[in-house]
Amino acid sequence: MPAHDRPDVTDAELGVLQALWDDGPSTIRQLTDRLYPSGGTSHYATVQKLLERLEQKGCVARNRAAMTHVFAASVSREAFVGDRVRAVAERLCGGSIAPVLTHLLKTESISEGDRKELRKLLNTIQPKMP
Amino acid sequence: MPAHDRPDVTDAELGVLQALWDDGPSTIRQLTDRLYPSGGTSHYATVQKLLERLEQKGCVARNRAAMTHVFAASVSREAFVGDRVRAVAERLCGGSIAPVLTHLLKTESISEGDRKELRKLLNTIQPKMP
DNA sequence: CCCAGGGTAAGACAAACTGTCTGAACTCGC
DNA sequence: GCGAGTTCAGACAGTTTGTCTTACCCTGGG
Repeated sequence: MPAHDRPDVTDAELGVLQALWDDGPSTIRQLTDRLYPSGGTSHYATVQKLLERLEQKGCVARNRAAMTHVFAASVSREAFVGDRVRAVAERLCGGSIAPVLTHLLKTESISEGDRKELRKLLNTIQPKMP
Repeated sequence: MPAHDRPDVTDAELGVLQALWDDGPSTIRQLTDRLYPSGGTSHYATVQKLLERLEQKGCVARNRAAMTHVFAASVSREAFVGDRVRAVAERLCGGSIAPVLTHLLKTESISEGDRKELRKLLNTIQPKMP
């Protein structure tokens, strides 16, 4: 299953994506006002270019119906973070992420509630991969 | 604990790091022979430059005792992967990695043995952070 | 009608990054 | 002292990244 052919995004692109996650579908104008308050025409163009690149990367969908296009994130925050973490694990240790999980559990402090949740997930039967 | 001030590494740098992880401390010559078999003087210089950058990034330690320096990874594979995953989670969702763990557990298939290990880790009392 | 204000599209641009490569100086054993 | 092997310093082209400019296209109000 081709899950993570979605490339990484740059810092500025991430800013736009975060804004879309927070505010929902928006126009360039709305995004510009949020990301560059008191920003001029050039910042508007910057956001425009960032959205164009995000669209090519498959992270943003553009609705061309109206004259003024409306942009929306085409991937949820959680899925994106998950894919990105998986990509890092893939690149660095060849896909076996169990050691990574172990390391994270050892070094991160996790609340009791979250631990409970994780325990529950671990106890569910894992669907077999073909 | 200033854990993750270690920056990311590029693809070529990662190749060198992997070689160091696999083979242990090595000289430039050994690394060049491994990474660029039948490589000439220029590849030697390439490895040299990559090691220099890795040293600056704090990923590689150089032993200058002998005339021919010996290089070693200054971070274990597991710690590096962990730090990198943590950095990604930090950048993308502000440090709370529990949702990431949840997502990974949900979407990745993990062997029963590994699940057992993770369960055990989850059951140990978490040391309180100051 | 026309034209001003907002929108899109296309691309130029400098700065930084990446991988590669060149040249000079330096050290050792013979 | 020579030559092979090493370190050091930096040049270099190709790509990426964030910014910005320009030209063009709609649409609504006078």
